[in-house]
Amino acid sequence: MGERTRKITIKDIAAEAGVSIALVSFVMNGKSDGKGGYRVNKETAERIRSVAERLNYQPNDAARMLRSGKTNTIGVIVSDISNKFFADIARCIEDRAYKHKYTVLFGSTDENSQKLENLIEVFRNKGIDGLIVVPCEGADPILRKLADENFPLVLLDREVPGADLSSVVLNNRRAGGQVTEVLVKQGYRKIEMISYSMNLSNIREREEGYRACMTENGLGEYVRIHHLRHDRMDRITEILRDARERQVEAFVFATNTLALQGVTAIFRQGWQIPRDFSMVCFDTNEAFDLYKTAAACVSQPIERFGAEALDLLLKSIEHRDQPMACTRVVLSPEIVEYNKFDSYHKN
Amino acid sequence: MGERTRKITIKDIAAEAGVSIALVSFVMNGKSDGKGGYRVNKETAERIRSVAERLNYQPNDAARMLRSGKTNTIGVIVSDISNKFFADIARCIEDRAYKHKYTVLFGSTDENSQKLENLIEVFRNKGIDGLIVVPCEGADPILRKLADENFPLVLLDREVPGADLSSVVLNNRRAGGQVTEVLVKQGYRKIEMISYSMNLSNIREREEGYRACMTENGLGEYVRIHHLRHDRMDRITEILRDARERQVEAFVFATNTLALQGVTAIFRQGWQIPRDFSMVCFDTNEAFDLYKTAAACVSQPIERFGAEALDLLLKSIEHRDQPMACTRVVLSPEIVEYNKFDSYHKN
DNA sequence: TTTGTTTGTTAAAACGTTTTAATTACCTTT
DNA sequence: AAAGGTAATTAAAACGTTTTAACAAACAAA
Repeated sequence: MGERTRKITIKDIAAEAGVSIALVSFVMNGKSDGKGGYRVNKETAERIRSVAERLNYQPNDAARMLRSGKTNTIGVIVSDISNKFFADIARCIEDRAYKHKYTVLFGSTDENSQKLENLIEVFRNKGIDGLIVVPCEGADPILRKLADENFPLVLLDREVPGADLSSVVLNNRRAGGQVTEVLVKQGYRKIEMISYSMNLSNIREREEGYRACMTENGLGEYVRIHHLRHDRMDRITEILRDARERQVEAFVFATNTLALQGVTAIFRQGWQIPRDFSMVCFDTNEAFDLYKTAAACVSQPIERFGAEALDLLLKSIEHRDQPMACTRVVLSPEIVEYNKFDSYHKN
Repeated sequence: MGERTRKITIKDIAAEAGVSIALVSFVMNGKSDGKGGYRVNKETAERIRSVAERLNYQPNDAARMLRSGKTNTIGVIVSDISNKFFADIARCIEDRAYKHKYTVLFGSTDENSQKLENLIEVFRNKGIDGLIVVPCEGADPILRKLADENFPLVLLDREVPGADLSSVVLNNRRAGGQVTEVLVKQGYRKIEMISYSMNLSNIREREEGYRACMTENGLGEYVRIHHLRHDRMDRITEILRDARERQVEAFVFATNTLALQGVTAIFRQGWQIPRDFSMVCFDTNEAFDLYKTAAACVSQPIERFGAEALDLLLKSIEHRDQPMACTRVVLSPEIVEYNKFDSYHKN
């Protein structure tokens, strides 16, 4: 036991097959046929392939990277990888990347641009070929610099306004409108929004959607958006208490985290849903799914987020030399209305 | 725009500081002082350091790896990274690893040993220094081989019985017993368990705990464990229906996923909790937290899982030459009893 | 025969580090 | 003055690839 068996290298194969290492390299990279431009005798190629197979040759990625600069690794930086929404997307990207023989490096910014910068530095030292980023506040200059270097980059979930960057986002404006509309249709009028004070494109657009829907339905006078700092979530109780006094009927929560905080606070006060408040929110979670707490949720197309982002990135990596075309993919939200069907809970 | 600026190498620094590259290497690796055994003039070292700082030198990991074999990268393979429990642990590991200047590669097996094998191969080609694994069924031979090579390895959440491998696990037997006991204390007698048919150490021990608790409380006659295949979760409805006919009073769910499936099925039948059934389970989730669905949950010390596993792995990497000592860390569960306090829901 | 083309192959450089062994310069001690 | 020791430095090899440029052999065209 404990024998550390030396790894098989290209040299071993060359020796075994009685050819030069160059030939082995050509064959192993599939450059022997077609576009590569190298010409290798068919039989020789076959022999090399079989020897490699037999010895279970595994290329040394470090050497390959050092020489060619290509690592077949990409980075994915989100706000918090333990957040279900991002974890699900990450999983999709990982699976899809794997099929393309890419490995994925994950990182979380915690909405902190300094962390983002550090992560990018670390990842770049690792030699990643490209990057998928959920930009946090203050990410603009960091990402712009990256783009200026022509570094393959795709934004996810949020955008950096004014910068010419590829991105995959939800139609947040529409989603915000549609989900608000569910409440309006149910007859609620005094509907307010609970949102983040962070300046993020997706949040801002969700607010826009809410506002537009309210105005279109003649409820402009009730429009009110509460902005919470994410490090002062406790303030939500205060807001809710005040809202109840003002006879607010329903809430639109700008994110799932916010909704969860809100509902927890509501329950702590001894209030019930929808007896005392009604609500809609973004994304689903086990609690809302199971108990139909929310009147409706915005369901985001997770797999498409992952797939589109990865495909965009790979394309961008492939064409690193060209002047870089920016594609903007806008996905459509789906509204899941829980109250449409009879709830199995008697509230 | 678009200027790809060449990366600063050790050579540039050497030239700028007027020294050899070896000296730069010594200094950059902190081998210039203390245990490294190299001697570098203090002033020279300082000069090199300042030049490196000024030029913003970033070492090329590929080169470093190729030469030294060390990558400062570890792999973490779980069953499903989008599962909240694993996502949380992953996050802890990532954060902690980052502080030690390690990067983490994540992968999911989906409880498939073939995938595990593939992932390990890919990760090893990337040159990871060590591996943290949540072993799936059939992982034994794969992991044993790894251990035979003296490859730094730490098992997480589950163990491989009979193999001398380091691991960090919950005291699942105790947890299973304690959580069952909550139901017993509340007066339930006909308590059954819903579990997986997969042969995993943690599951088996949870069952053991349940069984022991029942027997100790003179309820041995009621012991019954239902085994579900995870690709046939739909069978749970059938089991529940049958259980209701047999007047089963409460369930112990062996995992959170199982509990979620179970409760969903229960609600679909129009039954309520705890009116028709009571239940306890492992781990928490938003639904159970918010609505106190479960009478109690086993709360696992997520951060300690991550921290202990990483520390064990790093230690093991550090002492790769030594014959490898196996440490087994067994963490204590915490039982969260929801019904202890007045629920704010009138059930 | 010479010249040119195609096909198959290879030697050797390069990538940016780490690390060994050698070298220099400067002190001590005899 | 010679010998030995220590401190500071460096040249050069090695890691395993990819890729360029050169070469040889075989054949075709002149």
